[in-house]
Amino acid sequence: MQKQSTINDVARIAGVSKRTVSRVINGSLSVGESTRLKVEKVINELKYAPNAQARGLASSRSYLLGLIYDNPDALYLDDVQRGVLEVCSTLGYELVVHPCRYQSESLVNDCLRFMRRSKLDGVIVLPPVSESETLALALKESGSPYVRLSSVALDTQEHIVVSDDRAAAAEMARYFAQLGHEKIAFISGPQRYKSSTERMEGFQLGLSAYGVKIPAEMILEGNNTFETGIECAKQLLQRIKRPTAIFANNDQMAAAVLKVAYSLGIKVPEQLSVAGFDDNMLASRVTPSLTTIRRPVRQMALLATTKMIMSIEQNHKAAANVAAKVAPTLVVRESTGRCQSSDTEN
Amino acid sequence: MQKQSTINDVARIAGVSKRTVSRVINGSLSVGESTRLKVEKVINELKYAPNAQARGLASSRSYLLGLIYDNPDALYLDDVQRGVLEVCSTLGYELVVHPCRYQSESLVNDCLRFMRRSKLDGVIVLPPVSESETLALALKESGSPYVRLSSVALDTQEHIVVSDDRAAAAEMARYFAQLGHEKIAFISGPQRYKSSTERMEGFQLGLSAYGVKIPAEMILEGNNTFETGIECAKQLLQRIKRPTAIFANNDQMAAAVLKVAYSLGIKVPEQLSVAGFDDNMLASRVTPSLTTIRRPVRQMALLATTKMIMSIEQNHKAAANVAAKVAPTLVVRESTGRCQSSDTEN
DNA sequence: TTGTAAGCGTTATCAT
DNA sequence: ATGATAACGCTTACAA
Repeated sequence: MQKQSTINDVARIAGVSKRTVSRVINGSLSVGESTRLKVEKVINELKYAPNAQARGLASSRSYLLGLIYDNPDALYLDDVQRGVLEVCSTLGYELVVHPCRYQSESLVNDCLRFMRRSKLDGVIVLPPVSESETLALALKESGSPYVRLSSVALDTQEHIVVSDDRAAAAEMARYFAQLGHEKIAFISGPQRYKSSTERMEGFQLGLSAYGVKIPAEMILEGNNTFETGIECAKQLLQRIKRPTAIFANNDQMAAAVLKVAYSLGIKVPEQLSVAGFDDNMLASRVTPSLTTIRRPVRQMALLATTKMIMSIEQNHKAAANVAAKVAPTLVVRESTGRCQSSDTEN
Repeated sequence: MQKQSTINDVARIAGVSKRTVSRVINGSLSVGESTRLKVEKVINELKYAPNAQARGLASSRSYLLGLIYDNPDALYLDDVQRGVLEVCSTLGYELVVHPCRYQSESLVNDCLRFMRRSKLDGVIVLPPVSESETLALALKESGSPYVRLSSVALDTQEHIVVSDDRAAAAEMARYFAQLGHEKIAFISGPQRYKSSTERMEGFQLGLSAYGVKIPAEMILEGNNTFETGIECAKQLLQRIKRPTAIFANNDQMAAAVLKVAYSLGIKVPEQLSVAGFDDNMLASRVTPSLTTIRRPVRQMALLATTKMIMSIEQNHKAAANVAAKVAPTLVVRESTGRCQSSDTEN
């Protein structure tokens, strides 16, 4: 375990000042070609690597990005992480993960402390935490670069990447209507989340274009977990007049519908069409595989990280120019089909 | 965005030297009670928080832990992360995640650079990367605290947390045998991974206790993905003499078996018993739900992190005393049942 | 183009 | 028990 070599070692051996070594490290243009080569040679020989802490202390930069989330969905989180890290690693940043409790009163303080403690250069905030305006405000006031992922354009271009969940849900509505479904149910996510209301409204609007309306009793609220999906599905499917199609706010709950339908002997898609939202791993694993909406999660993460780093590196204009909107797309699989209900009454 | 207050501000206002403030922060015993109170009061008033970088630079500590992994499935990774972070947050550490490529030649250098760059206090290494002895050796030589998660006791107590996959697989074998199965197949993971060979050997050994042997053609190798699971399952189930029970190296592949069985009209568990390994989310979501082995992943993460931090804080003996072995357990669900095959020939 | 000197905010050393 | 003062390894004025 030999001691790490420092900038001083490099300077001494290369016979230049440490300031010059620093310039080489940071790619300054004002370094003579021969000097640069000489220094680089020594750097390689010594396997010198700058100390990030010292660097940070001097320049008030840490090359550390934070990821703030409160998300029960492991698959979503993993997708995001992969996307973020892809950009991070090529640009020399590292990622510090920070789960937190959205509902907690101490959310804002907790997050700010997190940023200060590790002197993060910026944070990426995932839904639903990203919907907290108080947090966003605090971040803005503290001058910390941040980017939010959301289904609504809650912030300026520089600070957000949104997925148009509303339009995607409308597309699902269109698809359902074209399959001839009229008795349609919707299992929503928590109404306090923007993503939930966006999807619900998009779906309703989409249906209304076809003259289809979802009666109140056909709209149930789950909390995006498989378990609540089971509850809602039971309520919906044990009725006399059960729906011929169910759209769930996410794949977890849609998978739950499949499960309940199976236990009730209801055939999918023959007697019941089911669709979810996310297109996570689950969607293709279950039987029948789920028709769903694919969220380009990884792409959002890439965009957010790029935006983030541009902000950090002072290209605010460039940051605002990175695409800020992505469009989820319909993925048709086995769980949906034409409405075959014989009773055409209403 | 007001400037952060520093230790100097605290010292000045409290009317003591910064060394004393430092002592208070670090809970030194040699500080007078009245002095301590005075300083703590100022700290609170100023909302002072020590700068981690400066602290790290001076003490060569970063309060940063690293998590090194290569594409374990998202659910496993998430479980680990939650466990690690649970300990981290209570002990004042942050977690930096670092995916890498196990197969890459630059694995060792990549990981070492990662550690140096961010001056990590220690790293937790997940399988299969944890099985790389060259990496472990490099880590040891560089004097970096590290803890490995594995299915085999590859290292000293201080550096490892193992799950006894072999015993768990043997338990599954016992369960299968007691259900009366004799024509049993196994879909293994990549044989270059210890976890794969452990599970396979455990399963075979367990069966042999009941006089059951798996013929070579009933052992197929997948790579732990759903897709290869599909391939293997097709090969196994389209035979004339197909097995009455299949044990897969993980839940992903077991779910694939379910899918193939369904498409072939083979009833599970009536005509075919299926079991997986992991007990991740998938296991309870699919239909029928999967009998599997529950790996106490979160618990392993907790133990590893505790061990890690004890090592960092110089309690090597204590670190070695943290439990290093956990036992996965059999979880019986709907996908397995008594062997009902009519033909008893071999 | 290159170098000198002064920080950055802590902890460590050694006095007192 | 407390305090000067020197590191820690780097960047940033400011010169030269």
